[in-house]
Amino acid sequence: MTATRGAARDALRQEQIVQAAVVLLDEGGVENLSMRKVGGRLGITGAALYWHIKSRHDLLLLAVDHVWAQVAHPCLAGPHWRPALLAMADNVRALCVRHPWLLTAMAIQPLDGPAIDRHDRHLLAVCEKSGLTREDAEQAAQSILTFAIGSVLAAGPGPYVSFGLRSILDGVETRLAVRT
Amino acid sequence: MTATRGAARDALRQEQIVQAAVVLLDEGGVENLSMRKVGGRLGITGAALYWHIKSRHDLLLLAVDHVWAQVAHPCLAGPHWRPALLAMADNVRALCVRHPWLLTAMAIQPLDGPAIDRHDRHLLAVCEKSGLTREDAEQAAQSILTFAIGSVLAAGPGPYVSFGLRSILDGVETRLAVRT
DNA sequence: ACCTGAACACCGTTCAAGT
DNA sequence: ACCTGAACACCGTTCAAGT
Repeated sequence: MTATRGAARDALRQEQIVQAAVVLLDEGGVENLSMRKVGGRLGITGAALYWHIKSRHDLLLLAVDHVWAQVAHPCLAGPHWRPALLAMADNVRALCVRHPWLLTAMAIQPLDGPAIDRHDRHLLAVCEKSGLTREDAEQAAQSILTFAIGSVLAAGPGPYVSFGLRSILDGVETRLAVRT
Repeated sequence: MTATRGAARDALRQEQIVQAAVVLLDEGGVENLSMRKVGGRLGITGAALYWHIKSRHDLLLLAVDHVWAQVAHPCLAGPHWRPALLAMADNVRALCVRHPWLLTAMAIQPLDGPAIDRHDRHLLAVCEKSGLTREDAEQAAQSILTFAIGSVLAAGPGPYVSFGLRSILDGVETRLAVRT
């Protein structure tokens, strides 16, 4: 089947392009990402990229999902949901600090992509494991993600991170106490 | 004194420029802000702007502070700190929703400017009025701002906003209970 | 003091044309 | 299928020159 072989080759090429984009983004932020520079890193023209990728905007989204895939998912088996949630919040924070352009990209448009979906579902699963109802778990998961991302945007690390995060986790526990 | 009159005229011109920039930003986001377009709105060349403004990047920061000055500061006199904090968080949220490019600009570089400083100090004052120590008040203020901004970035409105925010305010109250 | 015009080194994107 | 080259309509910024 030359069709699938061709598609596979194209996917490979696309990943090379996305990797080159990530390098440029890490070096100089969103404004450093240009089609001609990405092409230059692969020995081709900037215009040639349009065979594999729809637009610069699309390439940026692909790069976001690519680095988001690197964030670790803590094991679901363990009995301690609270440290697991803290770890996930910290992993997101660390990712955003390592790739500051992530925030810029996320501010342009709401996040979307397979790796992000996977992470969202995992976070929700951990919240549900604590015993919360589905609705409460969704609110908790969103709150944790919101705070993790906001904490990178609004200011430096600082001790307030633990204050806000601890408060949210305490909120989860009071919610649990009410139900039982 | 022609010197001060000249400076005053220049400040006026600068405000016109910033206002034109805000219009363009509201219309089409950060990528719609170009020197030539701003100049066009005022009947001058794009290059002419450089007499009044240092760079496009600087103009963006000026625009951020300009809209930030519009957020209302709830009265400090009232006895209820909790609704005051909720109101401030909501005002910030509303501002970021009204000017979506604010998030993009804020993600590029940490906020700075007189209007933002004024807002930060007011938020801190409300937190201190609750009876928290200076250090705890700073953590609470940062947490509230973080959550307000993050909630716009991470997702739509949704009920989780009240969940996270309520948890943080509950955290303030438990902190107060411990001290007394 | 304040602005123009031209210039420089860039952009994203399209598209015919090559192989 | 995959890429080049040229082209188009844009950019930010500088700077001499005008008034």
